[in-house]
Amino acid sequence: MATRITARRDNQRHRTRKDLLAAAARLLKQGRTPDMDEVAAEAMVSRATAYRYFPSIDAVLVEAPLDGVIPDPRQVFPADDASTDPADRIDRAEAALHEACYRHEAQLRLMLAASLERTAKGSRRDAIPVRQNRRTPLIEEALAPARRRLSKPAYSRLCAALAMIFGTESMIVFQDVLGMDQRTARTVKRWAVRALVAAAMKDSERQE
Amino acid sequence: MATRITARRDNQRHRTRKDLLAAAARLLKQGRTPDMDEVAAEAMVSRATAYRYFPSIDAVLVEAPLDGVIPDPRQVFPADDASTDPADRIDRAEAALHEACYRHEAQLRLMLAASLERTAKGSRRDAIPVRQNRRTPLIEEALAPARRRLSKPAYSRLCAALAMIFGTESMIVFQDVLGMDQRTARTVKRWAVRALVAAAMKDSERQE
DNA sequence: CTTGACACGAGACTACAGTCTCATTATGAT
DNA sequence: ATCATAATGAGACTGTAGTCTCGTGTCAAG
Repeated sequence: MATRITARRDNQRHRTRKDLLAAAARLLKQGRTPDMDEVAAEAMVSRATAYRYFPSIDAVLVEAPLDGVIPDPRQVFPADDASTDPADRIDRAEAALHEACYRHEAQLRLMLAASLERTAKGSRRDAIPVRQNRRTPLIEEALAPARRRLSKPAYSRLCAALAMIFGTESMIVFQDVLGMDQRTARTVKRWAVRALVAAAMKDSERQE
Repeated sequence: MATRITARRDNQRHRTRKDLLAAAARLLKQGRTPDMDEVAAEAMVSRATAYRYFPSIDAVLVEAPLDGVIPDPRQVFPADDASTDPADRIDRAEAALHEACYRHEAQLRLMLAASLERTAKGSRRDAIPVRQNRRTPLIEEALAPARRRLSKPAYSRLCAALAMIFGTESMIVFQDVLGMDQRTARTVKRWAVRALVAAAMKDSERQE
C-alpha cells in the first residue's frame, strides 16, 4: 500500500525547476524583463506550475543562473597562468568583472532589484533566496598565491573589503549616486583594490 | 481678462508636492511599505492628484526626504570639533552612517529597490530620479582638514572610493552576498576606509 | 492492471499600479 | 465680489502579479 514517504518524483521536480531557471536566464540574456507568464511559456509549463516552484517572479530572477555572464575564475586565471603578484591578479579579476557588470547591466540591475524585495514589497512572502555570490571565488582565486603570506583574519578582512568593490553594487554607486562614467569608475576601483591589497600585505609583514 | 500665462499657483503645487513626500517619509519611517493610496491618504489628497505629481509610487519613495535618518555632517562634526586626523574623522563618519543604515535598513532597502527600477520593470516610465546623495557631503566634511594635503585627482579618487564603502550598498553586500553580521561588517569597513585614506595621503606625499 | 498519490493545466478570482474622464473646488487677477 | 482657470476629487477602466480550486494525466507500488 501507500508509498509511505514514497519517492516524491524528485527527478521530475528537479527537471521542472531547472527548466524554469534556464528559461529565465535565456530571457534575461536577450534583454527582456520577463514576467511569470513568459518564463512559464519559455519553460513550456503552465503559469500555475511556475508559481508552485517559485513564490514570485523575483525569486526566479534572483536564482537564474549567470553562466556566461559573470567571468569564471578558471577563465580569468587559466591553469598555466604563472602570475603571483596579488595586486596584479586582483586588478585583472576586477577588470574582468567590471567589464561583465557593465555589459550585462540591465540584467544585473534587475536581479539586484529582485533580491531587494526581501523586506520590501511583500513581507508576506518570505522566500526570496539569498544572493548568488560569484565574486568571492574570483577574489579567492586571485589571492591564492598570496594567501599564505596573510594571516587568517587579514585574509578574510581583505576578501570582504574587496567584495564591496567587486560586484554590481559599486556600479550602482558610481552611476546612480555619483553620476560617474564607466572608465572613471574603473580607475577609482583599480586604485582602491591595489591600495587595499597593499595595506593587507603590509599589515601581515608587520606582524611577522 | 485672461491672466495670460497666469501665475500657476506655484505655492499650492509646491505645498502639495512637499506634503506627498513628507507623507511618504512618515510612512517609511514607521516601517510600512506604502502604496500610492496610502501616501495619498496620509497626505490628505486624492490618489489621482498623487499620480499628477509623481509618475509612480517608486518615484515618491526615492525622493522621500531622509531627514533624521541619515546623519547630517554638522551633527557628526560640530563647529567646535577640533579633530584634524582625516582617518579618524572618516572613521567617525562611517560609524555614524553605518549605524544609521542598519537602523533604517527596511526603508533604505525599499528606496534602493525603487531607484533600481530604472531599467527594470518599466522602461516605459523614464522618470525615476537619480538617487539622493547624502554620503558625499559627509565624506567631504570629514576630509576637509586634509583636503589641502591631497592633490585634486587624489582627493576626488579617494572620495569616490569611500563612497563605495559608505552607503546602503555595502550593507547589501555584507548581508545578502557575504552573510556577514553588522559588527563584523563594521570592522571590515573601519579597516578599509583607514587603509584608503592612508594610501591617498601617502600618494600625495610622494608627489611633493 | 489497478490504484492512490502527486505533478500539472486551465481558468476564475483578488489586489494593486497606473490612466483617463468629468465634475467640483479653490486660487488669484481684476 | 467676480470670474476664468488651475488644481483637485471621485471613480471607472486596463493590465499584471499572485492565489486558489478543480479536473486531468502520470508515475510507481502492489
